[in-house]
Amino acid sequence: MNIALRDSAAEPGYLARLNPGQRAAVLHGDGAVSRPLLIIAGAGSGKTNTLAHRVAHLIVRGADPRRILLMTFSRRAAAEMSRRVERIAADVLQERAASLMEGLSWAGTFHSVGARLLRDYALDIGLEPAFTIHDREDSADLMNLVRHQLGFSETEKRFPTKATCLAIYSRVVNSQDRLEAVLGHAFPWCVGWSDELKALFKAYVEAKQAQNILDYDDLLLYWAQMAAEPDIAAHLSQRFDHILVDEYQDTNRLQAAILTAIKPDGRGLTVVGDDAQSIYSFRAAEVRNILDFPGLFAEPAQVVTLDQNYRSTDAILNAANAVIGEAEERFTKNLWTERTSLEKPRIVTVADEAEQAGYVCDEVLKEREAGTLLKEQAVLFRAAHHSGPLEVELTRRNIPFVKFGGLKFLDAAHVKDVLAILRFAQNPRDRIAGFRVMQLMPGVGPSAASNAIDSMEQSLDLEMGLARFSPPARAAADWPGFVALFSDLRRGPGWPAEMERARLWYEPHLERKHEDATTRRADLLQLEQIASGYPSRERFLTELTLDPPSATSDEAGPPHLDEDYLILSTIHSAKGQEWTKVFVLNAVDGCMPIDLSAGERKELEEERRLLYVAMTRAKDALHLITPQRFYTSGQAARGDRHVYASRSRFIAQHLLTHFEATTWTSQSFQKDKATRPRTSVDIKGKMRSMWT
DNA sequence: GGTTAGTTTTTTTTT
DNA sequence: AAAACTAACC
Repeated sequence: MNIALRDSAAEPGYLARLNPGQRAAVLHGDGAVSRPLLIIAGAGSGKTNTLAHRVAHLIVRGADPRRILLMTFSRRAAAEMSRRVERIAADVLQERAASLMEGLSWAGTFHSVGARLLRDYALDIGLEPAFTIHDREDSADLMNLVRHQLGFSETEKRFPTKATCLAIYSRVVNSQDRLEAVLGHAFPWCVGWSDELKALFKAYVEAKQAQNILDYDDLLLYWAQMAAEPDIAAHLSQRFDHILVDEYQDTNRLQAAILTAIKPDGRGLTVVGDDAQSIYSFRAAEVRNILDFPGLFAEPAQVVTLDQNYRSTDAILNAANAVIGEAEERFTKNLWTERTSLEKPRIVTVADEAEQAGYVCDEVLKEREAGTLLKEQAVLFRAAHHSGPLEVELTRRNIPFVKFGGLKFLDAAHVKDVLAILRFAQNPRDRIAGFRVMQLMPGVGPSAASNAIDSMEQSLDLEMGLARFSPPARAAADWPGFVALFSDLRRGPGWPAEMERARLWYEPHLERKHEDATTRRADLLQLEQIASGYPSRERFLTELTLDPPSATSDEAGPPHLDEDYLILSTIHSAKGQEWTKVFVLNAVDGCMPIDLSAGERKELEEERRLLYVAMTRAKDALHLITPQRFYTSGQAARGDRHVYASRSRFIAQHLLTHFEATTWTSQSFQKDKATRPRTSVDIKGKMRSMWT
C-alpha cells in the first residue's frame, strides 16, 4: 500500500490550521518511526485535535493504519478520536479515506486492547481463549466468597469488607508495590491484616484461574507478564509501528511497564497528558509516569508543550490558574488565551441544596431562552449522589437530562441478573454468575446454589449434573425450567434470540422481586436492543463489561439522543469535555475536597486538581455554587439534622478577586422569609418564670 | 442446617 | 440506599 504524498510540493492544508506547538507535535518524525514524543497539553489546548492530526498525518505520510495502536482513556474519547482522524484524513485523501479508516481498528482503552491481545495470544501463554471478564462487582463477589471460605468473616475484630479487599488488591497490582507499602500509605486502618490479606489474595487468584476468569486488573497484569517474555514482546513490537497514548498522566506503573516492554527504545511512541489534570491516583495512577517519560529511553523523548487555551475566556482561565497556582507541586505552565471577557466566574451562595437545585434550573432555562442549547450546558459535581436533589427538581420541571458517572445501567440489579444468566451459559465454570442466577429462585440460597454448582462440576456432562441435583423442596417446581434454560442457552438458539430466552425466564422473578417491575422491564428491553447490535454473545459480554454504556437518564436511552438535554456529570466523567456554561455544585468544604480526602496532603492536592478540571471545562460562563446548609443523610425523609458548610478551602480569601460573589434566593424562599413573624418571643424566659 | 426477613452500619471518583 | 450482620422461621 503506497499512499505516500511525499512528492507533493505543497504542505498539506490541514497543517495551516495548527499553532507552532501543535505543528511540531504533528510533524515530529514526519510519518517515520522516530524517537519518543511527549506532548504536555494543558486543558483546552487542542489536545485531541493535535493527536488526531498526528494520526492522520502519519497515515498521509504512508503509515499503515492497521499497525497504529491508539489508546485513550475512555471509549468516548476513542470514538471522538477516530471521528476526527477520519475528518482530517478525508480532507486530504478524499475517497480513499473511508477504506483507510477501516484499518484504524486498534483504538480503545488499555483494558479493551489488553483483552483483545490476550484472546489472540491466549494459547501461547497457557490461557483458555474463552475466558470471561469480571467487572468490579463480580470481582468483589468472588472476593467475598473466598473471604467466607477462609473464615475471615468471623474474625474477632472486623475484617475489611469485600470492596476494601478488592481495592487493596487492585492497588497492589496496579502500583506494582508491596502489600505492606500499599497498606501503610493508602489503607492505614488495615495494616494489621497483612498476613490474612496475603492468604486471601492467593486464594482469590487461584479461584479466578480455576474458573477461567480475568478481572480488570488481570487484563493489564497478564498483558504485562506476556510482554515481559522476549519472544512475545518482539512480536508485539513489530506488530505496531506507532503507539499513541492519551491522558498519560492517569496511567499507572503497570501500564507504563507494558509500554516500555513493547517499545524498549521508545521509538514510535507518543504520549499526551497534563500533570495538572491528574485525578486518578486512587486507581494507582502515577504522575511520575509522565514527568519521568523524557529520560526513560536511551534516546530522550522530544517534548512539546501546548499552553494556548482555545476553550475558555481569560476571566475563567485566570480564576482556574489562580486555583491551581496554590498547588504545592506543579510542573506545567499557566495557560493563556486570546478570548477576553468581562464576566468573571461567579460564586453563588444559596441557603441549602434545594435552593441550589432551584438556582440551577432557573439559570439553565434563562440561558436556554438566550439561545444556548441545554446540551451546551453542564452541571458538574464531586460525587454521584450530589446531584440527587437537582435530579428531583429537573424532573419536576420537565427539564430533560442525561447523567454521566456514578451508578450505571449495568449496576442495576435486574440488568446484572440477566447478564449473569448469559455469562453462566457462556462460561459454566464462572461460579459467581451461576451463584447469582440460582439464588433468583425462591428457596435457593447460598448453600443450595453452591451445592448445585459442585454437583455440576463433578459430573462429566454439565447439563446432566445440573438436572440431577435435587434442590430444596421450595425450589423443586422451578428447577426443571432452569435446567431447560441452561441447556437451551448452551446449545445456542443464536444471538440475540438467547437474550430474549433469558429475559423470558427471568420475568416472573422480576415481578416477584421488584415493586417497580414495569420500569425495570423497560431497561431489559433496552438491554435487548443493545444486545442486537453485537454479533455474538461472547462479544456482547466482553465489550459490555469493558465499555459499558456510560450514561443513565430519566428518558429512555438512544431514541431520544437527538433531542436536547442537560448534562449532569461527575467531574471525573467530565474529563476531556467542554460546555458553554458550566455549573459546579457544592463548592464547599466537605464536598470539595470531599471530607474523606481531607486528611492526606497528597489526596488534598488531587482534590484541588479536581476543582481545576471542573473549572476548565467552561467556555463562556462558570458558576460555582455554595449551599450553606446541608441536611445530613441517614435520617428520616423529613428529618432536620444538618451541618453548616463554608466555601471550599481551594478558593481562599485572596483568590476572591478572580470571582464575582453573589447570593441567590428563590421566590418561595423569599416569601417564606417575608411572612415570618418579626417579633421575637422569649419562650425560655417564660418557662423559667413558671417556677418563680 | 439453610433461608429469609429485619436491623444496623457505612458511603468518592473508574477501567 | 446498599451492604453487613442478626434473629426468626421452615
